[in-house]
Amino acid sequence: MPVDKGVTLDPARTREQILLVATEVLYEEGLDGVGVVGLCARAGVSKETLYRHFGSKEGLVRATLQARSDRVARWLREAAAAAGPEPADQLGAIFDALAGWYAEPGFRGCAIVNAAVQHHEGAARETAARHMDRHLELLSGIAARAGAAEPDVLARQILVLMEGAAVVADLHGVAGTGRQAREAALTLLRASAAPASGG
Amino acid sequence: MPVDKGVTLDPARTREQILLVATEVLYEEGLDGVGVVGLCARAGVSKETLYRHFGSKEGLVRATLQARSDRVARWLREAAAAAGPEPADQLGAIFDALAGWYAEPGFRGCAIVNAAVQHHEGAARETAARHMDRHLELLSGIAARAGAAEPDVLARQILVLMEGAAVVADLHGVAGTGRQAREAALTLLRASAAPASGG
DNA sequence: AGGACATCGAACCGATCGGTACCATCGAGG
DNA sequence: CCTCGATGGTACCGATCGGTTCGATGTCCT
Repeated sequence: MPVDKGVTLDPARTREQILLVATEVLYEEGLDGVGVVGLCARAGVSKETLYRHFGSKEGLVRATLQARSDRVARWLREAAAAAGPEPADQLGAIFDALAGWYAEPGFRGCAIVNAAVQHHEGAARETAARHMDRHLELLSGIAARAGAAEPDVLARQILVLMEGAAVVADLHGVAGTGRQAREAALTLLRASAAPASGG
Repeated sequence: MPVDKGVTLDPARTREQILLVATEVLYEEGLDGVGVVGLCARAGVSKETLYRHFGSKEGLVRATLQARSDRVARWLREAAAAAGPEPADQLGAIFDALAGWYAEPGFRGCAIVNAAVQHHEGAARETAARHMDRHLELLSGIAARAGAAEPDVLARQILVLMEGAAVVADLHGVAGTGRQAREAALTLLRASAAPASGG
């Protein structure tokens, strides 16, 4: 039956539902691991509805990645802000949040990086680059407030730790990865303020 | 024509040729970015030949990943060995080698990690985990010789830097990534020998 | 009341997928 | 010389892919 009796017709809500399901399924199964038919089935909508809202599978992928980037960036920003004024505390809070994410059942690495790796061409790589820019903005602020000699360099090193930790936690077991990355980040932060010690 | 005139029939060499081409093409285009027909065309063989040698596309993927893991592990081991007896020099040499790789045209991140991310199920993830085990073996030896309090923890932190650097160099631009990761690794190495410096 | 909009379900499209079968043709080894 | 294994080329298979279209049916807004 085309439209169930009693349902409230709400295009915006339909769109959100598709986006919600697609975010989950595309992450679990991979961009090429599920077809449009499967997506529609999981979302409980018809193909025509999906295409009316997103134009193409690529458009849907783009929308999910953009939404996820926004969500993750806000999440880390708030985690840092909630940790008080100390740069080291903020950095620790970021990696605590990440470590909690790694330990979640169903963690499969960073969805945005995964998407970019799966589709070499297309919007995913652009989204991933901008996503890392956002991380760098947050991290270089912390690095600068910590008195790092080169805040941008330190931020980039910590970004490497963040992305690497996600990969290692996903593919080599989560045990300790988040905590170890956290300690490494804090070590780099300390060393940046007081450079040459030995050697 | 079934068999070109003048070619020397050599199954082992045919297999090597397929493996060589597949290693390159699967890395460039992604596991799902090229079909068996395309692989055969690039390798200059027929489908029957490919299937006789590898049984399935999955079997070909497995063979390419295994060969690549062997090659990379040997490459890094030799880079470290060629750097002399000093642990810090060996670690620096590893990251120098990696930095050179990142800068190569056509660098697209670690092929083994990429494969594991693209196919959540299957042999790729197992191969990736064993690949990281090999890295850890090399790194923890260096860490132990450097006098690290916890060599395995330090090795894992450096592994995180290695994997993260590949991701960042691939998706966020290669400029400086290798060098920054190298400095971060050396900083961690120094800090591990002389832990508490500031609070 | 009535028209615009939203939706489902299904049929349909051409293309491509991984994989198999068959055959003509060649080199290699007895 | 003559068989046998390796190979290229081609056709073929069923399944699935992303995407389009159409009609029936319902809600929503005027």
